[in-house]
Amino acid sequence: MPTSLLWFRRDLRLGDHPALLAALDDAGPGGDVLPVFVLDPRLWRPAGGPRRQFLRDCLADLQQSLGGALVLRSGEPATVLPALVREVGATSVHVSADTGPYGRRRDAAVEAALGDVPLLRTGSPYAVTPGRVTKGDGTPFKVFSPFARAWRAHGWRAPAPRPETVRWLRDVASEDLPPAQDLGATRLPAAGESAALAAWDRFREELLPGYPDTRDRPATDGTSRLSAYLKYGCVHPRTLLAALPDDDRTAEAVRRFADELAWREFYADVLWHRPESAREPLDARAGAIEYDSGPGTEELWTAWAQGRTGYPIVDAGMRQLLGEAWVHNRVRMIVASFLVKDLHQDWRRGARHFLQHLVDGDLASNNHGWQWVAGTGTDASPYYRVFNPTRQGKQFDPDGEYVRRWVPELRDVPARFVHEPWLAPGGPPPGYPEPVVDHAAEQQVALARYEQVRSGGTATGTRRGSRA
DNA sequence: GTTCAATTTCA
DNA sequence: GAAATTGAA
Repeated sequence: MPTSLLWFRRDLRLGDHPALLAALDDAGPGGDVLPVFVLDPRLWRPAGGPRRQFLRDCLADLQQSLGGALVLRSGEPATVLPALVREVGATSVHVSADTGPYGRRRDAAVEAALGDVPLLRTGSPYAVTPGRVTKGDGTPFKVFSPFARAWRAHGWRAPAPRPETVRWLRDVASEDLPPAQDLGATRLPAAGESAALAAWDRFREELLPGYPDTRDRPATDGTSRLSAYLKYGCVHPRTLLAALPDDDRTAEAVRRFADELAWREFYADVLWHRPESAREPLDARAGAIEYDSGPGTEELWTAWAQGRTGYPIVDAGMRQLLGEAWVHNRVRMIVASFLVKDLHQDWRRGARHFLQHLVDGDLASNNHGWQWVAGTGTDASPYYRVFNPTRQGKQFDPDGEYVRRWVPELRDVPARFVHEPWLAPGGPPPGYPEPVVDHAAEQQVALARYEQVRSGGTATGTRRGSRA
């Protein structure tokens, strides 16, 4: 009786799961499928509490969907999987392709360690597998808009049907779920496939029509909040694209939402072509910009990380990160810009911090988003793009509702001062700091340093403004 | 809404 | 040669 092994990774669902169908097909009518998840210390350790907890909850949900058949094993996949294959006499191992740098190396090692038992990759976490969309000459896109056009033109398959019945191989020894994480007051969304589909239905029916207007409003619940589900594959983006409405009324909203999925696919494509870009600047010349490291740097980092910079929208965002393990994307750009362009600190440290605290932390989207802000990435005009935290606050949180929610010290500050409380009569309210730096001055420093690397000159001591 | 500003990408 | 480009002022 043939047994095929289905190794779950970033595809913790049963619907629209091509690798599951391939495993079923491979096992044949009388065969069994053994579902397994390997707790890889290389991924578990750096994930951070929120993602560990969310993954744990996703595994618990999957375990329930599988009626208890899911086998958990911890250790090095290249050791654990061949052992499990021998244990149950499996004839194949099925996966959804992982296109990230670590996943590619790991899967190659597993493939080698499996010997004659094939590792079969079917599908990926993307509507269009990274590397498939290229320019006419076969080279990868470096700019989002042309990529998105080609991505749409390429199109994607219809969702894979959810299998009606699966003969899961049972009674194989499994470890317990990983330990629950102590997250303090941080609240996470419900995990798993059914929670993902419920969130998607609610977004599509209630929020999507207003998406063009509300998507950039951090005080409003106007985004899909599907990022953590997409990260762990509780839902496939193709499922979302296939369920988008097709009518004139929502056409613009649909386009904007599909664009957000396209950004995710674009960054995965960039990472596929340039695996080193997860850690190193895509643009080496811009990456040579001078970052601060001397006295005072750590104090400014801490002020940023704890949400005590004196810039309300920045502080609200950093406190939302600690409070919800999620931050509105508009605010992610603002706080990232502040760390890089106002505090002149290395984007890589900010990206690492995000990955440790975000429940949706995804290497490609997170690190390339940071590179976009830092001017080392795929932004077509990065040189004069410095976010003004006051201006952004006024534009996207005009009533100060968002900053008041996360920074209670600002609750009684009048709306006209809520994004610049240092201008209020008597200064900032009790317990809220003066700005740690002067934005206008630091913007000039950032532009001057950019000018140095742009012209190929050596970075020689452009000092930070005098407020620090 | 217009201008800024300029290198790189794309067709 | 046109386009890019989630900004600032």
